[in-house]
Formats: sequence, C-alpha cells, structure tokens
Amino acid sequence: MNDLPDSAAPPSADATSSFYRNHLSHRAGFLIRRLHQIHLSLFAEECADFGVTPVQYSILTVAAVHPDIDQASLGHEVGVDRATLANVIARLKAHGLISRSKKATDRRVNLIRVTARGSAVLAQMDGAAQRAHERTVAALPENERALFISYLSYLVEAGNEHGRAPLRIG
Amino acid sequence: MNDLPDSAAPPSADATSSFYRNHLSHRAGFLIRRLHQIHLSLFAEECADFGVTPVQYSILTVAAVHPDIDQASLGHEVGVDRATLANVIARLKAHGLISRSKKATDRRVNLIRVTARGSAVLAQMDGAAQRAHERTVAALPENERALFISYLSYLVEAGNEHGRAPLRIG
DNA sequence: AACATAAGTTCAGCATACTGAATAATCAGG
DNA sequence: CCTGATTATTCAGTATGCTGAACTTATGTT
Repeated sequence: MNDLPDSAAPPSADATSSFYRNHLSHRAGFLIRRLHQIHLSLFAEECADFGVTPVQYSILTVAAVHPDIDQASLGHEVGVDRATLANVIARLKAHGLISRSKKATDRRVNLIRVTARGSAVLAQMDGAAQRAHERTVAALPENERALFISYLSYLVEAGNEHGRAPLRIG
Repeated sequence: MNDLPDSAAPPSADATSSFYRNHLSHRAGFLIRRLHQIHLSLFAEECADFGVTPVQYSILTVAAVHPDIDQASLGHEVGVDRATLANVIARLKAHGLISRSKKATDRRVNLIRVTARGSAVLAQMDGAAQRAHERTVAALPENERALFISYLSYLVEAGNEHGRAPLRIG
C-alpha cells in the first residue's frame, strides 16, 4: 500500500546519484524540521490534558519567574517574535492562564503576569513536559544525548542573530 | 537597552534553582525549535531571489526525481501531512513550478510533475540551498558536524512514527 | 446492481512564525 | 511645548503544520 506507482519508482542509482548523495535525509534543515515535528507530537501526547502548547509552556515558565515582564523581554527570552507573541499572549489570556496590565510609567508597555490558574496548570504539567523533552532525545544513549544537546545549544548560540527573535544570551 | 525592568530581574539563585536546572536553553524541544527558526532564516537569506521555501524546495526535489508522483507518496517522502501538502502544492502550482493531473486509472489521485520552469528554478537555487543547509551546522567543527547530523538522523528515524507525517524509511 | 468500506484529497479551523505597515506612547532637542 | 525620532505593540497578509470532518472515487461483497 505504501508502494510508489511505477512512474514514481526510485530511479536507477547512476541516473540520480547526485540526488542520493544529497538526499533529504542528509540535509540538516530537513532533519531539524522533522525532529521538531516529532517533538511537537510527543509534547501534544504528554500534555494533551492541559491544552498548552510547547511555546505557550515556555512563555508560562518564563513569565512565572519574571512577574510583570513586558512582552518584548518575554519574546527575547523565549525566542518568539513580537507579532507571534501577541497572538500567543491573546490565547493564554483567553484561557485565563495569564493577565495583562499597562505599565503605569510607560503606557506603551504590557506587563504579563501568570494567574493562579496558570501557576496551577504549570505545576500540574511539569512532569509531562519534562517527559516530552526527554522522549525527544531518549533514543540516544546517555553520553550521546548530552553531547547532542550540547551541539544543539552551541549551534543555537552561534546562529542566535538569525531569525526575527534572537535570544538574549548572557 | 536589553535590560529587564526591575520587576523582571533574574530571581535569586536559591529561590528558583530548579528553574535554572531546567532552563529553556537546556530543553531539547526548545533548542530544536530555535535551531529550526535559524535554519528558516538562513534558507530565506540564501534563497530570497527564488521565492521558494524549504518545504517547497524539498517537495520540488522529490517530485523532480519521481515524475507523476501522487500527493500521498510525496507527503510520505517529505514528511508533510496531506492537508499541509495540498496547500503547498497549490502555491507551487500558482507559481508555475509544478503541474497537476488526474491519474487515468484512479481519478481520486493527483499526479504531480515539475514544470520546465520548476526544473530551471531547482537548478538555479541548488547552490544556495546547499549553503543554507551547511551554514545551519557550520559553527561545529567538521567531525562534530558529521556526528551531529548522524544523531539527528538517528533521532528522526527513532521517532518516525510520531507526528502526522511519518517518513517512509526504507 | 446495491451496499458498505476504504482510499485520496480537500475544507474548516486553530497554532506558530515571519514581514512590513500602522498605531500609540514616550523621549530628546530645540 | 513642539517636533521628530524611538520604542512597544498591533494589524494584515503569507507560509507551515496539525486535527477532524466532508467529499469524491474505487473496491469488495453479496
């Protein structure tokens, strides 16, 4: 059932060897996209009961330790651009997990605060979120796992200036 | 300018040590999401002249070596679910890079074919796409780079059943 | 032929992510 | 106190990715 039709059968090796040397599954970007999909799926599976996505969870955890953080700072911490963050914040607010207020001394600024309900959800889903992260790299033996994370971390730091939402590293 | 306001200053280490042990930047899912963003940015930078995104490029390369491939097979090869694929296909068709026809012996099936213009664009952007993939991991020394790719590849294969668009590995 | 079942695709709706433009509020110089 | 530049946020539009439901066409059974 998964067979390709004749016209789409794998081409002979000599006709397309350059394709196979450069196959999707050897391209960094392709693999990263796919591993991201896998993580999203694992997170959804572990955290289905809470209705909180990975990005929402990241935002909640940062907001929880930075009471009344402004949106720009929150975006820098979590690596989410301002437009996306405005959308996510709106959803979190609609679900009652955060509240928003204008800063008294600068009314351009929105201050974000995790509600009591938000804190409760964070506490309840802590284990599930941990498991989702662990399962994403669980297939690697422990030594390689630590190495993989350190490579990831190094690449993220090295490429930090790329994209609209560079992290604040310091 | 990047300083947090007082109310959002980093909390003292003892009050939130569990937070720092479990900081965002040590979570696999967070790092993968961020590295994915970085890759998207690098790809956009390298391939800006062609108006083709990473997923579109993956689809074009697979369709190029599988003439008249059906959408379900294409989705399995590229790791894109059917609904998303329908959208991407529509955009590629709108830009004249692919054409679509009904399969004669099973009119439920759409057959995808890269147009002459699509082939030309693929050929023209080949170098730029390569550079985008290479730059994503360029910060690692060559040995570690190969190792990182092999870890990625291993994790993707191990987690392949997760998500709506598992790859056909074979 | 009639029916149920299955397969391929599309549609509707939500979430994340980006760009560029608009809006609103603040600040710095004169 | 105005004016212009800066900063914070939002809005509009596009792309990817998911789920569940619908639709169309094939297939298998009787």
